[in-house]
Parts: sequence; structure tokens; C-alpha cells
Amino acid sequence: MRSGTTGGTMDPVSEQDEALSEATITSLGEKLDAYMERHGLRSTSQRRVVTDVFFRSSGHLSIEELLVLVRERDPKIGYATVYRTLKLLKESGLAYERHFGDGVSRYEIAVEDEHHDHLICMECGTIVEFENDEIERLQEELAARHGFKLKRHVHELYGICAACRKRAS
Amino acid sequence: MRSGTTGGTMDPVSEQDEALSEATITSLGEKLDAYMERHGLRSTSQRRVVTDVFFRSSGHLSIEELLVLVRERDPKIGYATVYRTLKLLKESGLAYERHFGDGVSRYEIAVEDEHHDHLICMECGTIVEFENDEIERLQEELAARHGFKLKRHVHELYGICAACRKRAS
DNA sequence: CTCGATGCAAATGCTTTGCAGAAAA
DNA sequence: TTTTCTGCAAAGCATTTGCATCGAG
Repeated sequence: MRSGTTGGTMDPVSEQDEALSEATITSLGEKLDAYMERHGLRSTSQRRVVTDVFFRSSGHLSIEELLVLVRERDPKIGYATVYRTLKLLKESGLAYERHFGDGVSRYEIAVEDEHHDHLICMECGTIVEFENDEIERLQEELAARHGFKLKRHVHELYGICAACRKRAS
Repeated sequence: MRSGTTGGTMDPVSEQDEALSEATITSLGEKLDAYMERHGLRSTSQRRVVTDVFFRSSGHLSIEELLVLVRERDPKIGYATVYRTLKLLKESGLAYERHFGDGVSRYEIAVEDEHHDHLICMECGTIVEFENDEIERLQEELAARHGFKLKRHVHELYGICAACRKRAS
């Protein structure tokens, strides 16, 4: 995963997301092109702006936030286009759609062979990504025990981060 | 938890929710009365119908589903009242609000000292409740490691249940 | 009597869609 | 030239709210 404090047997995390490498961005663009090719979809300037902004973004952006960034590059792009482009990214498997309970959809880049869940501060909204193989394993085991073939899961931990707890006291 | 195959060290589950005992329903009603008392809220016939229907229900009901049941007892009750009453139940800690990704809020009875998560069949919508102490423990540990004080969590496993897999093959 | 609750309809907030004109292929 | 895409505004949906009226305390 694209993260900060990796290494060791602990969960790799990213308190603050970083940008992807230029090579990875290119590779994501190529995957998207291939998908569009396969589906007879067209590469327009608007799509290129939206997807490039998205691939260069970090964190968990809402359509609204994405629209602001997109309009810095092309003020004429409408919000329906952003919605439609994110839907395309989702369908092509290049973006995940997340819902953290505040009523808006947030999107994040889906990097291949990478999976993580979220720890969310209910006070300041900070999102920390985490990955825990032991939990993953227990989930699989549990699903199997109930006869389920697992496809995906949602695992979000809500609490108060250290900074907010300190501020409050 | 109100469940089927309990006992042992495995997760207690309820494939099919059962009704609560009359004693438990009464106790829930008393808790609600106490909450309303404390907050200067009034006990109206509509509220009594909605809360009684809810406490006697099983599973994870949407407002729409609840409204149908409520109107069997009093056809004049409006849906805003059901929304408002469920909000009251949520605030008083007697109901949990859940979102399983289909865009509607579902509610379930919050029985004290009971906690469970969900395994959802993406094909038929069956919801299986589960509880896993090991996962709970790992979550706490993980949150603490990131300086978070955990308040609540969302843990949903989506997959295909045994019956649907069989039907498909 | 008072003030909270109800029911209706209107408003809200996010997301989706219809359509005419624009632009890829 | 054909077909998809865009931008706008309108429509959808679940949920919330304003308000006149009702009814619990």
C-alpha cells in the first residue's frame, strides 16, 4: 500500500497519503485506456483531466472536493461529468467508493494487490488506513464457517484520535 | 445476543432472528419511558405503536418496512413520525442504524451488552449476525496503536451464501 | 392552558438522467 | 458521418423540516 510507516510485522499505515509515483500513474492511465478501448468508450479531454487529477490525488475525496481540483485545470467541467467519470473508474476497478456515514461518497485509488481498511476520527475526520492480516484471516474463516464465499468487506473503526483527545483535555 | 446456535467458543449467530421475550420488550419500553421522562418528551399513541412494532420486530428493518407494519395497527401514522421515532430510539440508545450499501437506513434493536456484526449475501440479501471476540480484541489493539480511543465500528462481510452458490451451480 | 408531537407537503442534499449541441473515431 | 460525451437543468430518492393543528401533561 502507498503508505508512511511500513515495515515490520505491524500494520503498515499511512497517516497522510502520499502521491503515487509517475510510473504508477502512467500504469493506471494505461489500464483505464485498455478498459475504455474494450468497451468502445472515448478518451475526451474532460476524462483525461478528471482521471489525472484523481490519480494524482491522495486520500479519500468526495465529488465536491474532486470538482474543485478539476476546475482548477478546466473551469468548464460540469459536476455530472465528474460523477460519470468516477463511475467509470469504479466500474473499471481503478477506484473504490467509500461511505463513512456523512452521506457523501468518497473515492480512493484502487492499487492492485493492495487492500486496507479505515480508522476514522469522529472529531476531526482524519482517516488512517490500516491492514491487518490476522483480522483478514479471521474474516475468511468466519465466512467459510457460515457457508459464505467472501467477495468484499467493509471494516471501519470510529473513534477519537490522539490529537483530538489531547485538545479536549 | 438473540440468536440460534449459541454456546461453545465459536461465534454465536442467528441465521433467522427471533422475537424477544415479553420481559425484554417490557424492559426496553421502560428504558424508553425513562429516557423520555428525563428529556421532557411525551408518550403518544403513535410513539407507542411505532416502538412496540419495532421491539417486536426481528431483523434489520428499513423505515419503509416498518411503516407497513405500523400502518397495520394504525393506518393514519405518517412516515415522518416513523422517522422521528426511530431517531428517538437511536438517540436513546435502543436502536442501531445500519447502512448496507443499498441507500436505505435499516434499524435493529440494541440489546444491552450485546454486539454483533454482519455477514450479508450479495445475491439474496440474507443477513447473518456474527460476533468474534478475537477480531474485537485485534481492533482495540490496532486502534490503540494508532492513538485512537475506539467508540464504535462497522464491520460487514459481503459474499455469496451457501444456498445461492448451490442455486447458481 | 402549554408546549411537545403529528401529518402533510415542501424542502433538502446527494446522485442520476434526458436532451441538444459538441467532439471523438 | 456516426456514436459517444458533455453540460445544463430537471428529475429521483431517502430523509428532514416548516407549519398549522392536535393532544399529552
